[in-house]
Amino acid sequence: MARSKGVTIRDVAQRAGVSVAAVSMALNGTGTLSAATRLRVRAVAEEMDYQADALARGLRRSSVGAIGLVMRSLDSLGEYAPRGVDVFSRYIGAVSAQAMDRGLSVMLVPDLTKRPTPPLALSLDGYIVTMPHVDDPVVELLERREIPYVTLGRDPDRPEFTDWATEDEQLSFRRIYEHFAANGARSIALVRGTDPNAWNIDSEATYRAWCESAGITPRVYRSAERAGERGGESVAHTIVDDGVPDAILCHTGRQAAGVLVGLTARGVAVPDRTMLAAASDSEHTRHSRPAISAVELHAVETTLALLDLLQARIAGEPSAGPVLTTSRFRIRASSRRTHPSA
Amino acid sequence: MARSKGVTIRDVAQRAGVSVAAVSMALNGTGTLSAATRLRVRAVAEEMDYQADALARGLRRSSVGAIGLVMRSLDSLGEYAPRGVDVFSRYIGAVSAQAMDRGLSVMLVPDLTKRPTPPLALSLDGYIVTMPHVDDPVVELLERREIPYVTLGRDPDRPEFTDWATEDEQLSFRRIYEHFAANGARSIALVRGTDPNAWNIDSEATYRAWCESAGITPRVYRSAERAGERGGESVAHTIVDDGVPDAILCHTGRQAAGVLVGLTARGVAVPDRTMLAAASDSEHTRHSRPAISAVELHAVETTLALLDLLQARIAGEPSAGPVLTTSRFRIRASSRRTHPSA
DNA sequence: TTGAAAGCGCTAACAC
DNA sequence: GTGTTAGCGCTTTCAA
Repeated sequence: MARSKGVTIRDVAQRAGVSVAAVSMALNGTGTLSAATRLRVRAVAEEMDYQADALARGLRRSSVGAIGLVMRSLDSLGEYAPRGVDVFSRYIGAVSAQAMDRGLSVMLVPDLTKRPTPPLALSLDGYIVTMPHVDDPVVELLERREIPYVTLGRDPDRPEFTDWATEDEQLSFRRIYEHFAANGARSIALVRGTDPNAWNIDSEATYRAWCESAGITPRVYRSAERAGERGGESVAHTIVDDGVPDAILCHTGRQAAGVLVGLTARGVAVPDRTMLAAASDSEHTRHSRPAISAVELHAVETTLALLDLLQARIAGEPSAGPVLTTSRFRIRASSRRTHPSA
Repeated sequence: MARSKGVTIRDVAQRAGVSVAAVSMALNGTGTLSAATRLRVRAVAEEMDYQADALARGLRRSSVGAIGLVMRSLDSLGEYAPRGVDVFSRYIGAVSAQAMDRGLSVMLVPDLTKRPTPPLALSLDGYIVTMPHVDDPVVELLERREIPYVTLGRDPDRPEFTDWATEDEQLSFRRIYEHFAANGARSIALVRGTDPNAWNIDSEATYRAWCESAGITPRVYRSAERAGERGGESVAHTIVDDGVPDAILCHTGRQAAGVLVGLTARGVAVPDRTMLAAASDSEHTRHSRPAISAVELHAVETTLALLDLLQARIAGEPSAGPVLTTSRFRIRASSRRTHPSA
């Protein structure tokens, strides 16, 4: 409340014997000041440990040096600290760390459209929106308020929007199918999530295209992201009932871990009877028995790209996106066969 | 930049046919307005989708509805997204989620004392500082700027400071020692970290006290937090060289996992030859072979307490701290013996 | 090259 | 009850 607001620009001006305008110019490198005053003012500011008030500055410049991060997957998960799922939180860490390197702070913001709107949310310089939905209200809001944003994963509604980056999931998916095929798989099932984001939509399309080219009949199963391992487990039963395929690819590590449990319960051996893989790595894939092959996401690279895009966007520069980064498919026991062609 | 700043208080005032002051009062429930105008103004504001500018408001009220989270352990780890360590990130998630429920946004702020200071850092309403150090410059800065803060883990320098919460680690530690003792341990070694925070200081004290009361000679080893599993591994060799104790307690899950690797390399069987446990759970403890007994931290409870304390502190109310929450010691294979007294 | 002054959007005294 | 007004700390014309 009645907090000591620290050294203000007036204090510096007074001490340096110049006007506040001069101080502002000196510190921001703007205007036409003599090198002498500029230096003197800077010295005084330094000495007084002056720090410009971000709020006041923001009020004038309408830019505060902070960006927002809104994780749509978490919003729809309904839980912000899911156990064993370190993907999101590592992502938060990665974004914060990278942003800090650029002098940007990161604010984690929940669904912006839910009232009351988090204070400051509308005052941030820009946003990183992860995995936007179809008809995403958050995107719609940012668009309407003309707040710059970039997305992790393309916006499924706007093919013309190019400020996004992602790990090249479609490439990874194809690699996995090929890996399965090389190990003798003739039938492959896909377990996807239900969030209507590009990740789910595009990978199903990739899957169907691949099936078509390989002459395989597609088998697509759905399990809500928030159902986690349980969802995977129950899907496993359905899959077994439908007839065990040669291989199963799950979108998330949690789903895959659940599927593994379900398969095991039904006496289906992995990888001998059917192979298993996940399109995103997590604690679950790394530590299931057998360990589950999975795509290791490299949050850092993608984050760097996103920050570049966002900063360009904020600066009003033309978009250089989209950016696709490559991730690594790590083969583990769940899809490793001693006899390549069974 | 030239962003459409949205609906301002003047727009609302004009439309409602009142002064800006009236609008401010109506929306904030302050002053003496007739119920009629208050309602009318609110209706108009609602209709126009008016949202007060957080910066302008903050400039006047010096409070922005956002708090900072500064994680000293991460600062000293030198890495903001360590792999497999979900404690921190789950903590970030927990804080964000809880804070959001209270209408607070959370900004992850790196070491505040490093220049350049993150914008907004000094304008936040308060701070949660996790695991402050001895002579912690961040604490010192907050103190000097009179910014309210609470800490996760006590401030080792200020016994009189009571605005902190923590899981009752000392209780957990004693439980572990008793568990070891009940399984026949006569000698127990402690592997602690090197960060000079309360967690390290107090647990060593607890250990020594317990040893004294049990008539056991203390054996304390140190491994820097940032050395992770490698550090634990190398400590294991030292421990073996010094003579294998009946049980080993490590502070972190990473250390414990490393120690396990080291012990195994030296042919020391766990839990048969020596038992092992960790004072904080992580992916490493859950999935080592054998799985390592560990204290499961309940971030949510502690976070709730911290937010209560912080909000009281911000409101200028007296401190209700410190708050100790209890965590659960989960016994896993690394300390489970078939013959209780070996 | 510098200073004075307007004003960003809001809150809170103080008039009326 | 309600309106007028003076700032919060800063940036940025515009004069001097």
